[in-house]
Amino acid sequence: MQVATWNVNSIRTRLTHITNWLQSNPVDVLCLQETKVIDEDFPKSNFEELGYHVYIYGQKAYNGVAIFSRTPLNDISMGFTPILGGTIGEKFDVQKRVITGVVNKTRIINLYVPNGSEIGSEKYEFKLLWLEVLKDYLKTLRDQTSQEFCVCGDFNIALEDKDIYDPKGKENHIMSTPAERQALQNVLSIGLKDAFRKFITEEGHFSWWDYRSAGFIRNRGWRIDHLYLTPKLYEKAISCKIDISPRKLEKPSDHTPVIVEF
Amino acid sequence: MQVATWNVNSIRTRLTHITNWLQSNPVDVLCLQETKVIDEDFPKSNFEELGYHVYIYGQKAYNGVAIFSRTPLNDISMGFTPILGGTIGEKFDVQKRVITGVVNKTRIINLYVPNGSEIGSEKYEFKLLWLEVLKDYLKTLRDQTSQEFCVCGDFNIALEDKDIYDPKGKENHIMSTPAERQALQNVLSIGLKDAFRKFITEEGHFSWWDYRSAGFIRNRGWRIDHLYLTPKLYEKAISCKIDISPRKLEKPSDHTPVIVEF
DNA sequence: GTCGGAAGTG
DNA sequence: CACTTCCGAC
Repeated sequence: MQVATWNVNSIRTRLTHITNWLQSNPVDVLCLQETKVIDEDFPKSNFEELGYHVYIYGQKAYNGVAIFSRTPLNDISMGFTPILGGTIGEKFDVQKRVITGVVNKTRIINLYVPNGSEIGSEKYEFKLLWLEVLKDYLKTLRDQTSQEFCVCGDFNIALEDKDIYDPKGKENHIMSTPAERQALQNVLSIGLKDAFRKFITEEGHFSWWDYRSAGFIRNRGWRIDHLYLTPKLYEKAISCKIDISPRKLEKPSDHTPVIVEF
Repeated sequence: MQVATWNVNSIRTRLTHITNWLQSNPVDVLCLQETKVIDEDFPKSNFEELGYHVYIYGQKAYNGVAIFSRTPLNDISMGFTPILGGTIGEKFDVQKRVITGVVNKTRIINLYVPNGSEIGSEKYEFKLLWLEVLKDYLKTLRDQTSQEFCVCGDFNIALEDKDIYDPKGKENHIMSTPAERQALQNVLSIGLKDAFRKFITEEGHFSWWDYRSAGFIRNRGWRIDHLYLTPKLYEKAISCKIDISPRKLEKPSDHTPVIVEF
């Protein structure tokens, strides 16, 4: 089974990129972030025609996540609220960043972690808080079920220096501050391991390049799109790859897909 | 000598269209309207590299005119104020619609006549007033000098029924009302003749097609971009042509160039 | 309806 | 640099 994650930066603008990619890469599950469209306007049929069931959780202009799956998903839920209950959603589910569903006893959890804007800003604090809530969410979900998890998405965090093209120059940069890394490590402490690092340990592999200052052609990249697996699934993983080819197309997303097979 | 006029509807969006066109059509003078950019951001060097001297009179987002010339222009001025003096500019030069300069003893006057929006509206009245001021401007300029004039630009007026694809359906339409036609005839009465009509008298030749409802592919056009010449220059004119090819490109301006040779 | 630019976010 | 919405223009 293959699961891919891809921040597409607008499903509508990237429509042909995504359908073309799926035809060459008929993954079982595709998790998308930054769809940037309300559910009513989501171009579902384009993907249904390719044989996918489409699950969406979108909003106007910002954020928005979706899961496409060749077989129907079970136990679908959107946002933190269905799992955590209470009023947590009033603060955290206004932004549509979380969608989950189960296929083959494996729970797919698709995330779009807040970007954080600038260190110390309100958005930065929100990102750190959001990651705390995420840990609760994952822990609760894991305790409730005996499912294996594939937690994937755009984390907007490079966990290690080798995940950044110029770590020295990025020591106090958004997406690589100690606080962000610690917050993500704390999430992973519930029992999640990075599928990519099972196979590739060296530096210089990236999933995102800034549109600005020719980030891609100078390979000034970051590895911030991740697939994290619970132990049994991690053991079963047989490959994890970044496909940089969509980033080379005309009008690309700034992110490129990452695919795990298990 | 060849002089062309072209409402480009944003110099920045049309940059490659214009440079490509100039390479195939190395006219001596190109008059542009609706450049839609402040002078600071005008992409001058792209045209200087092609051997043109660039004279610009722009504003933010709307209007804006420019003249490119293979040889330097003399006696350049922008707006009505330098010629008419007084406070006329407070009302009329806020919108950047007039630029002029002299080459080979011929004065090029490049105009972007107000569109007029809807009949009877404030903008419609402004258009009619603007044309009265234009007449004063041209008369004053002509009395001051012994130059021949080439008065060109987007006039937003189709002078005759045969300049419209469907004159019957446009009897009370902006750009062809009797008042607009009369106002333009009044301007021309100072001694200006339509270069295009020296060569082509039949109907069905257009320089503008509405973006809406597939105006171009259905050839629902208007001839509203004109080159008017004073008598001696008119006698010397050897051709005047509309080049519809740029209108066929991807993301075209809604107008296409008109070229006179004398 | 179909453009273009502006402002805000990433 | 590239998205979005909003708005003005035509």
